[in-house]
Amino acid sequence: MERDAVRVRFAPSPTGMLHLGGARTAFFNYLFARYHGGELILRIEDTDRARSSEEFERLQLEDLEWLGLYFDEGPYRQSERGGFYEEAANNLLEAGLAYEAGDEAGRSALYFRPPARSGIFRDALRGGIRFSNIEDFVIRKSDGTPAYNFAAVVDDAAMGISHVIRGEEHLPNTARQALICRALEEKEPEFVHLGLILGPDGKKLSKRHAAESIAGYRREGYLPEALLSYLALLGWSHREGTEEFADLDELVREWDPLRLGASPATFDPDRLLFVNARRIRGLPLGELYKRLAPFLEEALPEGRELLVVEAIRDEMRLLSEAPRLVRAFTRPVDPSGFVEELPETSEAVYSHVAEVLQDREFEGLEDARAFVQELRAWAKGEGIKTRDLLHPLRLALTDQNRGPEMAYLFAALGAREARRRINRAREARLRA
RNA sequence: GGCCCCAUCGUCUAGAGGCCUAGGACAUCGCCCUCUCACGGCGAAAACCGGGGUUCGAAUCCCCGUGGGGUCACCA
Repeated sequence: MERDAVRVRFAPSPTGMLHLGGARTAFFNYLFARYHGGELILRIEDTDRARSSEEFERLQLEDLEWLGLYFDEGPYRQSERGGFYEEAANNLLEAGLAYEAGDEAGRSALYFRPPARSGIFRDALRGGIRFSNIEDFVIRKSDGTPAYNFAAVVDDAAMGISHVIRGEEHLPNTARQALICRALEEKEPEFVHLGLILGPDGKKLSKRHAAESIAGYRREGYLPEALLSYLALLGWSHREGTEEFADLDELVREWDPLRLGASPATFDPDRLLFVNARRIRGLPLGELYKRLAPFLEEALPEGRELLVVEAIRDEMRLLSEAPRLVRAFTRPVDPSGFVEELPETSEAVYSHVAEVLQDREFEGLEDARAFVQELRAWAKGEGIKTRDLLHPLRLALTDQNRGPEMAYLFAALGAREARRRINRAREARLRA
């Protein structure tokens, strides 16, 4: 292994779902590795037997994969690396820096006695950080498993980790880890503590905050690239002020560690939503349709799927909104709800449009637009206001007051179905 | 409370002593576009936490205060 190779790691513990904070840490480690042409290692910190589960590990890996983050090595599991900790513990024991002691409950654990209780370590974003009054602390629990601060240091050393990039909440741990590292006479990694991500309440983002898990965001219809584009700007800024990134590849090209910040950042759901909507609009139609597939509850009109997708694209902020937006094209219209409010001129509108639709078919959106233009010209000649032309048509075609541009309705529904809906509305109106 | 970190519009941030009358983006409000809701375009309102220094000059450097946060487990 080269001496100055950049090797970083993401070290989650499988005791819950992957959260925004964890995802950002994994993400920045990934970007850092790519930036330096180094390696990213995945290490599962599953020493807490009671709280860890393979299911959580599986789910977290799934989320990481969904985000598009991959690892060059691993996963390693601390539960399978007992030998490393044992050896390191023995070294400390022999050096007289560790001792066993029991507590009131009769449990016996191994404690570390730091040769110095104060000192200083370097954080890449903050400079030297002093610490003092570090007391003896447990490095091997009574059940034989290594304590976090110990296992992390032993593994970082064994894995040749050059940079430890993690959340700021670990700053107090770093003092202890630096002490162990020095006692073990290992090379100290460079520490990079990212500013915390705070919830809307100003407190560290945690399980308390709703919909904070990556899996949750996926279910709600966020795109992984939107999550990444948003997350990238939490604690980092682009040198030229770019605020939106198309995908992970672009981020890899544009990201640099020099512009990391140490200040905490408050998570803003509104902005994430905005970014997601932008990314949805930025997707090619075919790709969008593919991403929509798991969310759609019913088939789109055959042969006109992409037209429907294009029609709803601009007002979709989450993929999960698609089923609702698509309804106008897939469900039959019940005119009874709106016939009462139709203007007098509607009969003329309906009969005329039904007639000209008779032997018409739409070649595409532009053709439908031309058709709508013809209707406008006709209405003008009849002295019918544009609003009284298009609104009744919109109701007849979709049963809704709002929706996409009229031409989309004709193009996506097709002349035959459009005519059918218009005739239904017309009949309902005559009956009323 | 001890120790530690942080501090520019409500939010994310630009700003590395003069380019700052503090820039951009989200959100908010207004106008335009428009059959409608969106999208899009234009515009408005909105910040350097306070006090001391250093300097010819400070949002930028230092100190103190204040505020916010993190952490004080045989959890990671």
